[in-house]
Amino acid sequence: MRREGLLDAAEELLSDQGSSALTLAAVAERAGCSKGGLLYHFSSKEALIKGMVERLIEEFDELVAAQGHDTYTKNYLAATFAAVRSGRIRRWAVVTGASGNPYLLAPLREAMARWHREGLDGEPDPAAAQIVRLACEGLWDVVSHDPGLYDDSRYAELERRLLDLLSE
Amino acid sequence: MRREGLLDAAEELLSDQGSSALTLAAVAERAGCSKGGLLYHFSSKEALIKGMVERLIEEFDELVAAQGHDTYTKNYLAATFAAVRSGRIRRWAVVTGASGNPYLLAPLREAMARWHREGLDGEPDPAAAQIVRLACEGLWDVVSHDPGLYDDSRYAELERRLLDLLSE
DNA sequence: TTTACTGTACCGGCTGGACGGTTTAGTGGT
DNA sequence: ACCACTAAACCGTCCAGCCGGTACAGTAAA
Repeated sequence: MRREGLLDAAEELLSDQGSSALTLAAVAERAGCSKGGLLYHFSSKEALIKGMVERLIEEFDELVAAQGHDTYTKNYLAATFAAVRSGRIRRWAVVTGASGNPYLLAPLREAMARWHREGLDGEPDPAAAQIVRLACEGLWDVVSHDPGLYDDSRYAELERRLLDLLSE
Repeated sequence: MRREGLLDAAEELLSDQGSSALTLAAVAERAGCSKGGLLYHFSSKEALIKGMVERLIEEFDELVAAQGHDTYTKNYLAATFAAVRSGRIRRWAVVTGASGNPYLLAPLREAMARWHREGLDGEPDPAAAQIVRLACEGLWDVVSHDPGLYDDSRYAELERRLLDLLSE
């Protein structure tokens, strides 16, 4: 699917060179196609960014749903660590791409509200769950800016401690 | 000081209208001065953004240093809640402004590495301190996107629980 | 105490270039 | 014949940075 390749190219461009490098010509070149080809799939730059945002949210929701724990927070925790450890941290990049138009950020705001509210009051210890979710959020942020901050053993300990918080 | 007013105007523009609204003309107009006047204080757009980033980091470091606790993490926690509760959450806005050039983000990356490393191994429970700092980071993020997510009592409980984590 | 000069703080019009988007003409697989 | 593009020219808009001014405060010799 060429569409996916174009979204990939746009994300790579964003994380390598920053949001001002996201031009239609650059995305097309990186994806190995022409500007016309890009505009065939995404009729405007806005549509391209919207596509990135939607894919990001969908993929993460799927990853959360694919975990097999008994609470949303535990699934969210596992999904976050899976994503962060895999190294494909496009969240930050996509967000910077969308930061030009508040309108494009709306789905992301909505998703974030959901991620931090969903099933919170049904958990054994809502405050602990809240802290764990916030720490996951922080991890996304920190790792995006400084990928080398934590090594595998740190990740493992961190995940264990966060899981402990949810079962005390 | 006109300089500060220009930085304020730039930040306001970023958080109200997104990063693409950050043009020299718009900043000047919002600050009530001319484009020439703006370029007198900041010789380029890059310099303006650099100014915002630097002020952000300095102010937060000062806020941390002004707290009177016995560990860095506790000071960091108190500073975060003070900033977040005051409603002046410019961090996200400034970052989106700088996201055009990776070069402009460098000081922020450096600061973030510092905030998440400083005195960590000297704390009674480094893993707990790490979690608290990550949760603070997450709080910045979440509150920037969804300011109405938490009310005062939630903040109070959250801060108490995070403080508890540091003294068990 | 007038004059001449210097530096600071600012104004606002202009321009060159980049970028988003359109169009047109054409290609190759199915 | 249609889909999924390619290639390239082109247009209008927007914006950063430049530049030639202006106003004013100090200062210091004559």
